[in-house]
Amino acid sequence: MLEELKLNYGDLFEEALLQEINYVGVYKEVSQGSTLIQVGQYINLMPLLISGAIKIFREDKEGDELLLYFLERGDTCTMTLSCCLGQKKSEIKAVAETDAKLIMIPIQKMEEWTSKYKSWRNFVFDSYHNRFMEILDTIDTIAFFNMDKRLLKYLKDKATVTKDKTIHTTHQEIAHELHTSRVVISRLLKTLESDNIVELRRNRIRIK
Amino acid sequence: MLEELKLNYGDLFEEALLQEINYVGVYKEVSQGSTLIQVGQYINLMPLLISGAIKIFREDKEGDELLLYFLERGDTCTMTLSCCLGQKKSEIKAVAETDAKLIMIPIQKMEEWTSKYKSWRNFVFDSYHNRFMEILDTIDTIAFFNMDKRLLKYLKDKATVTKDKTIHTTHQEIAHELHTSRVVISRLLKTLESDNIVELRRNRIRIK
DNA sequence: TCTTTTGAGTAACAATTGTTACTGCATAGT
DNA sequence: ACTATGCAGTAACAATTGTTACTCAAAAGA
Repeated sequence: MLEELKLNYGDLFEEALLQEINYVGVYKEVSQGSTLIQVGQYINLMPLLISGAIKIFREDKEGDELLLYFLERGDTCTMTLSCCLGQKKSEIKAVAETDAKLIMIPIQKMEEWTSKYKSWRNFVFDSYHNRFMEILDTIDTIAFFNMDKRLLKYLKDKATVTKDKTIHTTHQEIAHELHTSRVVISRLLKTLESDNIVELRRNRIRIK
Repeated sequence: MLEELKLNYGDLFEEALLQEINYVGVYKEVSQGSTLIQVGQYINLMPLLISGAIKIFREDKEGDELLLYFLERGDTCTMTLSCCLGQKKSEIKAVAETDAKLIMIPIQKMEEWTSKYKSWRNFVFDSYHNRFMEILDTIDTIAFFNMDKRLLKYLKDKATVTKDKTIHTTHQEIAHELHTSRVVISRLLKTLESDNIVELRRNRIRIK
């Protein structure tokens, strides 16, 4: 685990902290599609992402969903941070977008490291900042873009995090993640296809 | 200033920290409508809100706006926090919704206090958490509600922060803050009036 | 292979939101 | 009092998004 840790967080954390993470952290692999955090759940482990991608959703009582953003290598889940510290319930849902490797850290260490390591403090604050920026970007997209542009952004983001220009998913799932209906997505995808921007197959969308 | 400080932050911060804030903080009064932070601006002072309300906007290059949330007594601006620490530009605009009193703190102290005072650390993390919750709430509203409900929520929120059931503003301004057009707001307000939920006068909306 | 299930294409229509254009009225300024 | 300005009401229409219903084809299961 130490090598993976150094590879991904080596220039972020000081040596002593890396050793501590290596000592208390638990290595974990999750497979694509598995749910890491549910809305309403209490959290006592904080994840450091080593590889793969995690998607973060907002979900309301009626089961309506909305994709907020993706986490990638070197990221951590800010919601987890603030949940940990405040002993609050999660307000978001986290699902593995791809197979992923994580290091899980007990929340007790968080507080301790925050006063002990400057690099940890910076990491936590940077994470908050980055997540804040991501969520502002999401708000921009929802508030200022129409569905056609939102869809295109979604496809591009997805291609980026999966490192694959071909997206393997259904129209229904896209509709759910963008909180609209399947028919709307099919319609807009058809337009994108006739504009020669994508290529459509069953369960597959290729971005040109 | 010390009394105001103790009144609003007394049970949050330890005595020594209160003294430090009192020593380095600058008391400031701003009047309704004045802009505190512009998009793209660098920030070197962090505000603690003593009284009044501040509204926080997202703004894009075309001048499109969107109200994100209000800050009230006991709040601080998280964007400022992360800007300060990262020496980054502001991504939001802050405008005084009412006359307000603030204590401005030089950013150099932030880092120092974060390692020195547990209460400060908790305050900062709580602020991040609260702002995160607010912005998630905003996302819910934009993503899951139609304009009629968004408008109603806007009116209620505004009534809450100004402590006045009568809202003094124009349809044009509401439209701008919700990122829609004046005609749409006028239309929806008329519906709310005929449903006996509000009472309309020029420059004035009373919630029943 | 045959059947069932699931994904996608499409049309037709409804609802919501955006746009333009025009009106009258209240208020501020002279 | 008179005028200019800005605010609000309204109609008519366009564009976008949501909904229902149906069809066909691909994949999965038996």
